[in-house]
Amino acid sequence: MNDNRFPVTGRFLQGRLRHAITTREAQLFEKLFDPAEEFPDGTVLIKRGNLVNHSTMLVEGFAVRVIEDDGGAQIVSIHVPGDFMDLHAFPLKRLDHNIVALGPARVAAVTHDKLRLIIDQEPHFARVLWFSTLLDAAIHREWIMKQGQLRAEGRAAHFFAEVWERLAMVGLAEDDGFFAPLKQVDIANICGTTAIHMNRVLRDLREGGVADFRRGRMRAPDKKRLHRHGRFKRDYLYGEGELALTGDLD
Amino acid sequence: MNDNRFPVTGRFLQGRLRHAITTREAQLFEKLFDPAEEFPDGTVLIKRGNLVNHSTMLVEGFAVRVIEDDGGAQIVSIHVPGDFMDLHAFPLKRLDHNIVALGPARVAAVTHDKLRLIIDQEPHFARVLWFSTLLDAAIHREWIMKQGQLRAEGRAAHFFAEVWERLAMVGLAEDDGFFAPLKQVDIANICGTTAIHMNRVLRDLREGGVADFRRGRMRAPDKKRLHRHGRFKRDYLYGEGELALTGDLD
DNA sequence: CGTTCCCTTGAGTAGTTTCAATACTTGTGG
DNA sequence: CCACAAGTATTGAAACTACTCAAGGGAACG
Repeated sequence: MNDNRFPVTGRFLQGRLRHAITTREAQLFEKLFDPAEEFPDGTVLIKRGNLVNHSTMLVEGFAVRVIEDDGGAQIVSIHVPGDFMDLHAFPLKRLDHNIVALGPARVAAVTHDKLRLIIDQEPHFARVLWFSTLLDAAIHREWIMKQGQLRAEGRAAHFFAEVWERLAMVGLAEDDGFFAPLKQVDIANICGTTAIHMNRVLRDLREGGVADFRRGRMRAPDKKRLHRHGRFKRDYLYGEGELALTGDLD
Repeated sequence: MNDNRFPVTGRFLQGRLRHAITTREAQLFEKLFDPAEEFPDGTVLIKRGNLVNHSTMLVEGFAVRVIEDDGGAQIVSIHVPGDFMDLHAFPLKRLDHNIVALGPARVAAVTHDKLRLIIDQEPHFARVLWFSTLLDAAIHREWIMKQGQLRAEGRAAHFFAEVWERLAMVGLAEDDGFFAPLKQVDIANICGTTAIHMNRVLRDLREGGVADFRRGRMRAPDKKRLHRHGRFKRDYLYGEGELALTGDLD
């Protein structure tokens, strides 16, 4: 699915919906999108509370969802290429959070008018899109689990394991790790600790031979060990394993 | 909407979808459900990983979603009457978590076959249901925010504020608080701390005049103060405020 | 009226934050 | 090519928050 017939939606189809979509649906879908545009690091792609009439596919790069608060900003999720980042704006109309580019990001928009067409005419594909927004919710739940059950070290390991796995699902992982334009502050924020503490935690992970994170590059010599450290089991990503989609969504 | 024409779905329609639904849609919807059944405390209503062909409305009582893990169980969300608890099982087919009755709970089931009928024939109502599952995701995000930004005392305050507000949306709150069959252990789990620490935190909240929680009954003399303590702003519940649905979903 | 479940308290330890200061990296202009 | 600035990463020490182990108290139920 990731050939040049699907420059915008290729990774989305590859990563999340391998077995669930027909070629006809995929072609209809690809045609809906405007050409991709590039935005620099830190661009607020979607602003909380704004009435939106389109949704955006992350084609290249990374983005985070951020809830602003008196006490600062909290990253509540991260997006990798192939994520239909704010599809949930289609039913919700206004988002409860900002979406911010993490490093330079290429995104492609589709208007809700066009989405409505395919959704009303292709009930099966509509279900696929719904599924995709619920996968985000499943990831949210896992993050809540991670925050409740693990301490800083485990949280960082879990986060690395998740991003690595999600990048692998869209063909962007390396054998021994991955790159993402994350700073220690970001990881600290995501794990609910301070940057200073995260710095020490990352040192421990490095010295313990679990994960070596340095300026955006994460390398882990032993994936199983990383998973054990973060109690990571990939099932909740619905890609493979116990919860995987088998055959058709209907 | 909460009259006796809608014994099963009344609170769902009242709480989450006030302005978004026609009477005709509501009547169609109500008719799909089997009669409600009661289950005792602790019943696992939906089991992780099982292929499910129905979804359930929480008519009376409470329930929690729980992710089991080597290290124990983590509550990742709570449900109040009127929550279409596992509607997300319709697109997902298998859930990544258990749903467990918290106290005695009355629930009504609807098969996915029947749901598919109304969804394929009533695109507007389909959107309403989609919306409803995304509201859960918004609540998940707020929980992630709460875990990342607040310490135990704020987390407890935020949790109380949220449950109070959600109960108010379905007409089940009291003027100065609410009742839910929660134990201190549950609140501790939800807030990601130990029961012992939560016990001390609850004492502090009580002595500080913020919230008096005792055996399932939460009373707060000053709602604003509780909200400030938990940095709670109800917008993310999409009921009223900045993000509220205005008029039609389309 | 005792049993069970739930809540409460104390003391010691581990994990995390805060404040303050120091290095390293990267990009820019001289 | 070097100097400088800005951003990012690192370290130390003290204070605080939360956890663990261990024991005692209170309410509710049969």
